[in-house]
Amino acid sequence: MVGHKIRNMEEFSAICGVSRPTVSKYFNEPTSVRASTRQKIETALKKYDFRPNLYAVNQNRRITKNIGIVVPYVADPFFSEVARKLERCCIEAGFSPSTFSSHGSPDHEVEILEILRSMRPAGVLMAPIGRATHKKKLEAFCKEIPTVLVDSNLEGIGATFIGSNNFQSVPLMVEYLCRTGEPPCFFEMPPVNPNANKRRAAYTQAMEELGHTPHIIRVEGEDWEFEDIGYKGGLKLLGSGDLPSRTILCSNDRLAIGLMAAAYELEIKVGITPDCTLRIAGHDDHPFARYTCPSLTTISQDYDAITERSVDTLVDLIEHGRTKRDREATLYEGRLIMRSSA
Amino acid sequence: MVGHKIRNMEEFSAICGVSRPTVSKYFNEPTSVRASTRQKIETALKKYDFRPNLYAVNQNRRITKNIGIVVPYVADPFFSEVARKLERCCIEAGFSPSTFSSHGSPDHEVEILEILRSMRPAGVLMAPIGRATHKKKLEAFCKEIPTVLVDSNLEGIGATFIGSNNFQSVPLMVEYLCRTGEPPCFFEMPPVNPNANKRRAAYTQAMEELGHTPHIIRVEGEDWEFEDIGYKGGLKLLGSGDLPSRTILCSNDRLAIGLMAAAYELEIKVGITPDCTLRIAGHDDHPFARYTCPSLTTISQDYDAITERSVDTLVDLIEHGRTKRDREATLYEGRLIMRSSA
DNA sequence: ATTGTATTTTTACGCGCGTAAAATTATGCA
DNA sequence: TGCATAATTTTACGCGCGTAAAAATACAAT
Repeated sequence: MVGHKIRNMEEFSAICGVSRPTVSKYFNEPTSVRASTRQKIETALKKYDFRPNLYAVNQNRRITKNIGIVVPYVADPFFSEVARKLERCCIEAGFSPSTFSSHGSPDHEVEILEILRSMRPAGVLMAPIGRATHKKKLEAFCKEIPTVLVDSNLEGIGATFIGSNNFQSVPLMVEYLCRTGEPPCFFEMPPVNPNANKRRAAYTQAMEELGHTPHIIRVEGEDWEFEDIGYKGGLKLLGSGDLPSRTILCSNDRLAIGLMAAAYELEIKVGITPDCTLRIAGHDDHPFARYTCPSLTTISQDYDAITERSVDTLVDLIEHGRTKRDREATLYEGRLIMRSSA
Repeated sequence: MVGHKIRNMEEFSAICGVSRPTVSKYFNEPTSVRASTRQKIETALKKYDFRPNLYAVNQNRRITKNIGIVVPYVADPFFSEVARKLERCCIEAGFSPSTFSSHGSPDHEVEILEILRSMRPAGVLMAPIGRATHKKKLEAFCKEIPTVLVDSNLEGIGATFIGSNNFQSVPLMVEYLCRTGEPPCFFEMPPVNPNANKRRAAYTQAMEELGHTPHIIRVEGEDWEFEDIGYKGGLKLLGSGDLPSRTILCSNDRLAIGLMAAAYELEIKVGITPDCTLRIAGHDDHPFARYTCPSLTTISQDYDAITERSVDTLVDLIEHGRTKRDREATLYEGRLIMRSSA
């Protein structure tokens, strides 16, 4: 790392003693140049640390090596975890990820699509906001750039979808709750995305199959402040006295966290020990679910499988064009995580 | 939005009926072209939605309009919130933010610096990992690219630093806790960054000034899994019986969340009501601090002031060169948030 | 109408690199 | 050693745009 700054590849190639296009080849694929040539370049590289100009590279390549990652709300630890894993997979596959958060705003989501378009990414991994997503614009975007939808499925949009099988995970939880106590009612998040509706439907179906009457509790609220929605809805529900069941299944963990805060404030003891009068279960295995009081019984989504498969599928799409199984969603099963709350 | 796709600015300018450089001027500053010319361009823009090639633009501009944002751990809601606010401020200032998370890994942090270098950003907003940060490399980076440090100060590195004044916020909490009950002991996070040490020092100083003996409890753990560290350390501490005080001040909220989970498991009731035997306080006003059981008394950092000032300072640095007040840190005061835990 | 000045537009060039095609060098085999 | 063929390197060109300098135009004052 000595000597003066290298201005460009021309200058660097002169130092190496090879032609510029050869250096260019090296940076695209080091093994594509002769071993002796590679040696020269790498020796010079140790001494001068040169990196090709990112913009010049991307301007001239047919397609860039960028992958866009979009999550609906990065302040939600579930999605920050998903984003982190997606990023790592992209890097391992030799791509440069750029992560964006829609911050729960459909307008901002559209802006991100515009930014992405100007980035000309090789492909995009998209966890859409859901119901409020501007579907026309997303659809147009997906026609232009290979896009894999993650977590939240929008029928017919994107090359394919990869997520969790709510119709497996929710019944798993329902069965467990029914087996170990009073059949649950369902505390439902605002239907911001298709998962909300699928989980409700899965709950209803599972309850009926077990011969129980389903009870849905719909909470008010429009945005992504699920803890707040769960908390306020919980205060109202638990305070009213007309609770259909002493077991509550929440459609996600963040809602459950809010609900538990409400129960605590109303001095209702939550858990499975004999002194408890309420059981609460969640869905997603939120990173903090382990640290709620009591710790939250929930469903763990298969983060690793989902993220790895998403990237694999997208890379396949990028490198070999249309995937064989067009728009055939891949769904992974959830695992029951038994803790103390239910 | 009709007609065929526009390939480049040349083609677009032909449609507008003006020369390409004029269109270029327009995109850099719409008001810099004659009103009648602007009209022509904007009419065409409505019809054909053309956007200049991002890479060609950035290759040729003296400096780009990009701002890099680096946070140590985006899965930490505190930082995802900071990142979100920083992003918004950058956009408002007319720049394009790119956000990266070091994921708690110093090596990854260095990789991000490399990526940033190749992005040639106009400036960088950096919340470093802290103690483990590769300081030599960061220092070299800051010499090359205008960089403002945020949240965690590394003496002498970067153009300036903007964060919270721990020597105001911690004494504020200590004073409150002493006034309303038993003087607190200090449950300390692993010293991953300078804030950890400053908060400890501020605690000791405040206790001594009030005539109390400080008690530091150092918890084991190296990484950013603060909840886990707080939980495990809490189980050990609370189980041992030799607690120096029934009031515990944690050096951050995530640690407090873990500690509260441990207390709950050991059936120790936390809070300020008469039936409680332990008080716990945090620091940062973590987005979920409102929803712990009981809700967490803590210090709220002035997110808005910190993020706005950071971006203002950086933009000033970018546009007018060296700032007047070189390396003079700007510290904002914290607010006491009284809830139920202490 | 004429001239001078300020503003806007156009001409002309180069940024740093990818890449096809041409030229060169290395390798295998008789 | 000589020749065919494969592998590698070099030549030559263009990508889409920013920008300085030159040319053209608008505008104001005589």
